[in-house]
Amino acid sequence: MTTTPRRPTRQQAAVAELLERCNDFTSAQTVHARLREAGEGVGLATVYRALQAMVEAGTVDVLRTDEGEAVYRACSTHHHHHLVCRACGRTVEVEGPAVEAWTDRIAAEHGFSDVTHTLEIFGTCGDCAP
Amino acid sequence: MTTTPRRPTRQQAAVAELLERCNDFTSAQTVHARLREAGEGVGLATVYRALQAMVEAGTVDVLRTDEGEAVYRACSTHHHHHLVCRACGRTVEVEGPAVEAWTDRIAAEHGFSDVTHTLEIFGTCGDCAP
DNA sequence: CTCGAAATGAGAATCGTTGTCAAAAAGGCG
DNA sequence: CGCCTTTTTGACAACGATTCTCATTTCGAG
Repeated sequence: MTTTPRRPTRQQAAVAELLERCNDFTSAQTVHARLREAGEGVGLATVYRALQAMVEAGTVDVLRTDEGEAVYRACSTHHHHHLVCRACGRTVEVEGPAVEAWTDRIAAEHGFSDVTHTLEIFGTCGDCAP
Repeated sequence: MTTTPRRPTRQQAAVAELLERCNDFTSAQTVHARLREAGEGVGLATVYRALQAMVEAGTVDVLRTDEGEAVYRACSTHHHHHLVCRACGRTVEVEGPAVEAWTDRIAAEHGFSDVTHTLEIFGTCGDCAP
């Protein structure tokens, strides 16, 4: 991996800490707004840059909402998927070795190589259920 | 399901036909450009509206590229997933009853209900491999 | 054919995201 | 500690995809 390291700054730390504290997937815009409220002034462009860098470093996961907005979350670094409450946003990291194996097998059967996949599960969590 | 039916028009037919003929996931912008080239003048807004309607009707699948662009494809109506070549875009519909069961079980274990999921597999197909 | 409702198209508006560039801050060094 | 080079920052412009607006056109039931 040729991941060029970044020079540490107050702004990057602020973004990182906010993500650590907030366990839900959060948009760049929201991160920016929260930091502003907290008095931690950070430019919007800088928030985007910090998030990108963290994604490249593998310390943050990204996914896209149905509306196409990118949302970020501090995550463990090994391969995993997410179970997300569509009401409150609570997120659980889950693993599924069987699924990993299945995707690889299916891909191989069709002659595909260099396989990756995306898998997210959405539902209503116990606290939000009626 | 309260899917209000649409009034049939030349433009909608043109969009639908183009998607049928092209087996790959295609962006609204591309659909618009192709129709224009083919002399089938259709407004961009109309292309978006037609695609949305087809998605709601379940005759077209939509997913987001890494860049956040929505791409559409005419698909069978039953639940399935996609194996997509990241080089040429060739797409295969795949089914995985085991995966469906797994996602439901995992979600239930965590107290989640009303579960859905997204799963896409990416790889390099035989024709595009080195 | 006539009429009202629904669909279209051109362009403006919106929204998330990225690019620009001068000013500010970090690290190494004497 | 100051100096210098390099990187990062921030305000704002630019951008691309998508949606909205609204006058005009088309559909199809009567």
